[in-house]
Order: sequence, then C-alpha cells, then structure tokens
Amino acid sequence: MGAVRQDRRAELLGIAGRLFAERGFATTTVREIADAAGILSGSLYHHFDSKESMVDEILRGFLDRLRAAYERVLAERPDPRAALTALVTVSFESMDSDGDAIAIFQNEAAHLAQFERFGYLAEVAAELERCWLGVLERGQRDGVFRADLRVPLVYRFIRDTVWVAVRWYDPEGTLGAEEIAAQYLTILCQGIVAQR
Amino acid sequence: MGAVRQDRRAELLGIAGRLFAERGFATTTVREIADAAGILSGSLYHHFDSKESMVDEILRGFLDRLRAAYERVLAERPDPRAALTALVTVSFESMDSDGDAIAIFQNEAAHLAQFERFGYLAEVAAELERCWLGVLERGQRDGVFRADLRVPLVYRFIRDTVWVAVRWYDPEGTLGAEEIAAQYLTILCQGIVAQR
Amino acid sequence: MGAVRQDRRAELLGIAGRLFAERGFATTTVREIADAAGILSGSLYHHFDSKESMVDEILRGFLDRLRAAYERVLAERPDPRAALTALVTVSFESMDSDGDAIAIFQNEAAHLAQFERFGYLAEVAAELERCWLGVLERGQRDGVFRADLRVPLVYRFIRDTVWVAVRWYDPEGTLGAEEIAAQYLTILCQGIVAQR
Amino acid sequence: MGAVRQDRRAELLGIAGRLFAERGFATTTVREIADAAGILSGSLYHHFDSKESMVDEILRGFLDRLRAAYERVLAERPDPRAALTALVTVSFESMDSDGDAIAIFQNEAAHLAQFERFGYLAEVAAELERCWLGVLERGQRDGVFRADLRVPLVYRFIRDTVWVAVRWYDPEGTLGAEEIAAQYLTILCQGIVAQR
DNA sequence: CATGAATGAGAGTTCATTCAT
DNA sequence: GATGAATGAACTCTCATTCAT
Repeated sequence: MGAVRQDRRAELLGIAGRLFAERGFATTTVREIADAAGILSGSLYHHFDSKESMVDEILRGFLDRLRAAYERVLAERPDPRAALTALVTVSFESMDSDGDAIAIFQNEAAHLAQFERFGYLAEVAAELERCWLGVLERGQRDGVFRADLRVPLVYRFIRDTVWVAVRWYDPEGTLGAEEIAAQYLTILCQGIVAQR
Repeated sequence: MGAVRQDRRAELLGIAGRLFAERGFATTTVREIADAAGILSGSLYHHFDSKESMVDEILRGFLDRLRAAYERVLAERPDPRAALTALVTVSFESMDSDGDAIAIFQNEAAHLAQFERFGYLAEVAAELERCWLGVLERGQRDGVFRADLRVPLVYRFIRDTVWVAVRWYDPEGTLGAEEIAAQYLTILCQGIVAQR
Repeated sequence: MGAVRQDRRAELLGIAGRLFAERGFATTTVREIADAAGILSGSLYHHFDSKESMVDEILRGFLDRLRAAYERVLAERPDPRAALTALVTVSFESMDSDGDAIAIFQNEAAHLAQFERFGYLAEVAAELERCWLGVLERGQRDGVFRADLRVPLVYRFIRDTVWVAVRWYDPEGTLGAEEIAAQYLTILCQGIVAQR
Repeated sequence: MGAVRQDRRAELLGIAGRLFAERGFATTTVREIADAAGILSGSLYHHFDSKESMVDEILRGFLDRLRAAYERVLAERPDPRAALTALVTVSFESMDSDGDAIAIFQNEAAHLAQFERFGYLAEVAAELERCWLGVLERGQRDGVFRADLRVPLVYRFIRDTVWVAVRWYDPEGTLGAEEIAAQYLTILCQGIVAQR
C-alpha cells in the first residue's frame, strides 16, 4: 500500500537531506545518494523526478512545519518578549528535527531561489521575516525593547545566529537546543556585560 | 615587469573571488571566470595552476590579513571590553575589503578543509578562535562579562553573527560596517531589552 | 547476468587494445575507443574507471597467460634446447591470441612502469627474463650452447626479435607463427651460414 | 653569424631528440623541450616552425647518414658475408652517434609515416631494406648463406634485433657497440648451439 | 521496484601555436 | 632572440537522467 511507499520516500529523503546538508546540494551526486540507500542511481528515479525535486520536497516540508510553528507562537503569545523568547526557542529546537533541512536552507536557498521552481523560498523567507519584525516592532513600540536599535538589523543578527548554529549544533551532544536558546536569549536580552 | 603580472593575477583573483562568493566554488566554472575576465578558459592556466589554487590564494590572503589585524588588536588593547569591541569592529570592517573571501571562507571552508591542501584552514580557524576565547575568558575572570555564560557558546554566537553578515551586507549601501558593528556591540553588551 | 557484462567488458577491451596497439596508448583517445565501440565516450566509464585501467586489464591478462605458459614449458622440458625451442615457439604463437597486448607491452611498458600502478610490469618482466636466463645458462653449463657468448646479451637479442615481430606479423597471413618460430630457431641455433 | 645559429639549432635538436627518444614524440611537450633548453616554449618557434619540423629534421639527418653509410659498405664490400658483417657493425655503431634518432625512428616512424610530410620515411625504409635483401640474396645465391631460409624473414629478424637494441644499449657502458655487433654476428652466422 | 547500459552536456585541464612587446 | 599573455581545439572524466529488461 501507499504507506510503505511513503516510508521509502521519507527514508530516501532523509538520506538525501543528510548528504545535501553535509556536502552541499550541487556537490552531492545522485549516485552518492543511491549508494547510501543501497540502490543504483537510476532506481532513484522511480521515487523522484529529479535531484531538484528531492531538495524541493525537503525544503517544503521544513518550511511548512516552521511556518506553522511560528504562527502558533504568534497566536499564543501576545506579549512581545514572550513571543521573542518562543520564536528563538522554537527555532533552535527545530534543529533537532530538521537539522539537515535548516542547513540546506541556509546554504542553498540564495542560490536555488534564482530558479522559478524555488521562487517560493523567497516568499516564505519574507513571511518568516514578518513574524520576527512584527514582534520586534511591537516590543519597541511598547517600550520593552530599546528604541535606539534598528529593528531590521536586530532581526538579521538574530536570524543569522539562530540558523547558522546548525553548523556546530550536535543533536547527540550534551548541550541541548533548549539550553542554547536560553543562553542566547540571555545575551540577546541582557547582553554579556555584567550588571554593576 | 613583475608588477604588471601581479596586477593581472590580482585582477583575475578578484573576478574569481566574486564568482566563488556568489555562486559557490564548486558551482562556479572555470569558463565563467574566464568569460568574466574576457579571456578563454585555457588562458587562466597561464596564471594559475588550477581552480583550487585560485581559492587557495584568495583564502590565504584574507586569513593572513585577518590574523594580523587580530594580533594588532590584542597587542594594543589589554582591556577585555575594548579588545572585544575592536575585534568585532575589525571583523565587520573587513567585509569592505574582503567580502568575497569572507563569504568563500564561510561557505566552503568546512568542505575544503577535508583536503590536505586546505588543512591550514582548520589551523587558522583555531588560531582566530583562541583570540576571541582569550578575550572573553579574561573579561569573565575580571568580572567585566557575566559569569553565567558559557564562553565557547558566546564565541560561536558572535562568530556566526559577525561573519554571516556578509550575506546581506552591502558595501555600497547606506549602512556602513562601522555602524553595524556599533549596533551589534550594543546588543551584545547590553542586550535589546530596554533599561528600566 | 554477469556473463553478458563480462562479454561486453572483453569486447570493449578488445577494441581498446587494438587501438592502443595501433596508435599508442597516449595517442589513442577515449572518444576513438568509444566511437569504435559505437557508444559515447562517457559510456565507457560505466565499464572502466579510466583509460589507464583499460591498459592495466589488458596487460595483466596477457602477462598472466604468458607467465603461466612459460612455467608450463619449464616444468615440462628439463632439456635446455627443448625448453628454448618451446619458449620461442610459445612466444611467437602468443602473437595470434595476444598480438595487441604484446604490441602495447613492447611500446608502452617502459613509460607506464614509471607510475606506481604499473610497477608490476617491471616485476613480471624480470620474472620472464629469469625463465630465459635459466634455460640459457643451464644449456651453456651442459655444453649444449656455445660458451663464448654472453648469456644476458643472447637473451636480449632473442627477446627483442621475438617480441618486435608483432610489428610485422599478420595473423591472417600465409606465414604462421609456428613457421616463423621454426625459421628463427634455425637461425638462432645453427646460424645463417651454410654448413660446409 | 649563421654558425652560431646553426649551433643553437643543433643544440635544441639534441635536447628535443633526447626527450622524444625518452618519452615519445606525442608525449613530449614543447614546453618540456623549452624547459630543458632553459627558454620559454614560445621562444622555440624562433628556431623551428613546429614540433613536427623538429622530429623531421632529426630523422632526416639520421637517415641521410645511415643511407650514406650503407652505400659505402655496399660499394666497398662485394663479398656478401663481409657486407653483412659491415652492415651489422655499422648499424650497431650508429647507436653511439644517433641513439636518440634510432629510438625515435623505431618508435614513431610507423605512426608518422601516415602523414604526407613523413612519406619519405617509408621510402627510405624501403631503400635500406633493399640493401639488406640484396646482400642476403646474393649470399644465398653464392651458397654462402643457407638456402632453406626465407630471406625477407631473415631480414626482419636482423633489422629488429639491430635497431631495438637502442632500448637497452648504454653508450657509456662497458659493452661497446662493436662487441655487441661481434656477438650478434657470431649468433647470426653460426648459431648458439655448440659445435660437436 | 530495481538493474545496468547508455546518453549528452559540460566539467577542469593540457598543449601546440601565435604575436605584441 | 626571448618573453609572456593569449588562443582554440582537444583531452579525460563526471554526472543527471533515460529506458529496455
């Protein structure tokens, strides 16, 4: 039945995702994916149209989940500071479930977005950006966040720090995503300078 | 004379660097570099042994300059907070002169470092890391920086934010590297939460 | 099944061998081999790792067969003159089955042996040389062969004559390998000067 | 004056000849020749039209000398056995002065002769062949050489042995060309089997 | 579903040759 | 005479993809 088929797809996408994340999309060959899956490269085409459609599926899945999570956060936390905390935490935590996709999105999105097929990447990115900007602007208006900071700049700093963390984050390591999020939030909110 | 030759090399490296930064090293073809330079692909080999030797030269130049700048900072600023400020500022400012190299280093170093020829990348990265860690640890010991933060984590946050900024930084834009550094330092040191 | 695959490999190796023998290894292009096989050059790499691995396989096959044949000769003929006759005959006869490989070995071995991968060529050559030298020395000791001849020199003369014959030998021609061997043995043993 | 120019040409041809002999014509690059001569590859074209014209000149010089030597032999020795001895000796001795050219002729003539420019190679080869065949036939007719041998076959055996010797002959070694010729003549005339 | 032979475009690189300086 | 930058064609090899079996 279709369930087995879906499982196989998911399994293959997992393998492909890991390799894309490790070696880059362009640098990973279809043969490497097939090798890792224990089949021949031609056989992959029974499951996917092309190498592109594999990244496509991987990225769509991740972005859908992320968007949903962000929307939930915004719906549940009217308070800007609580919302910011939740966005940061949710983002860091997604490294556990979607680490490969995050890495791929980080490393390849700019390049892929040039092609029509991946035009949605820019759209989703803009959507996600609006979530952050909304929270930051609201916080600034409410006097919760400092007024002397340029919100778009703050957003970029946060986004970069949060997502690039996949490069060194180890899901099996002792330092969990939650703790990393907590430390980052401390810095982000209070700074690293000791209080007098 | 050699000066002309050096100029031509530098010119070609500039073109190659721009393309490597934009499209990635593996994705950029030698023919594209040659096209951009207005010569044929084979002619590049009059100046460089290989595509690899081009990135090599680009990265070595950048890392040498950066290392020297960091050492100068450490030699001139005994005060941890002043040193941190200077390291951050120097790093952001290097985007103006070495933006392409930074982008290449960010995007390709992990991959390239696997090859013997690029083993030095890991070494230099470790050296640079020691600069930051030294400053942060000294600051923490002196009570200048909060004691409840894990220094290696703080280092990674800073490093990621500083270097990934090349992705959106525009050297011709209205927002200068210095101002970006200043804003980031405000966040990093005092946090984004408004003082009561 | 594997048999078909082996057949195809053998077929392609035959084509490659013929061209390598005719035009030389370096001068023969992969495209020429593919053209002669009626496929595209890239398709050859489905069967072989590289052009080098093609010669490798060709030479290994030939040398294995030749070594085995020489060993059989030495095992079956204790008499030096009979052994010499058999070695010469076996060698000439191998032109019928391994003409291309002989030509390649003659023309390329010295060059190829410089590369590590082909180091075995020198070893096998030395092994084959020992077969001939053993027979010649034994014959000289037994008084069957003239004592005033330098055995290493005699060996080289024989070796050169026997193997360079592939350059003009025509497997389809009226003069068979056996007859050529017989004529050469007459000269080699009795000389061309008429007996008084 | 022209003498200096001629000297330089000869010097460059010597270098080219050595490399062609060692590595093969196709495999030797113009740059290698230039490197060995201490100039840049482009500079070679002040002396020679092309790489081809270098081999051309090398081969022509050698073949002219050899033809003259053979004609002198035939003119001076009416006796077939003396003529044969002289041809063999002259040929072996030419390894001292023309070793590289002999090697090139051996290894490349068949290939080069396909091109119009090198059509003369086949002609000269035929001319040289006639010298040997004439002597052998005359000797057979006179009853000096055995009647049961096919002269064209004997010629090929001699030719191959004589010329392929360049592959192992060492002009600086202890074994001189003259002695090699003597040993070969012993075998060729009397055979290697001890007289009862 | 998978195999494996083949495609066809394009990759990095080499090299004989030219030519302005 | 020599330099050195450039040409242009050809080379080996890679790879996403197709398709008959």
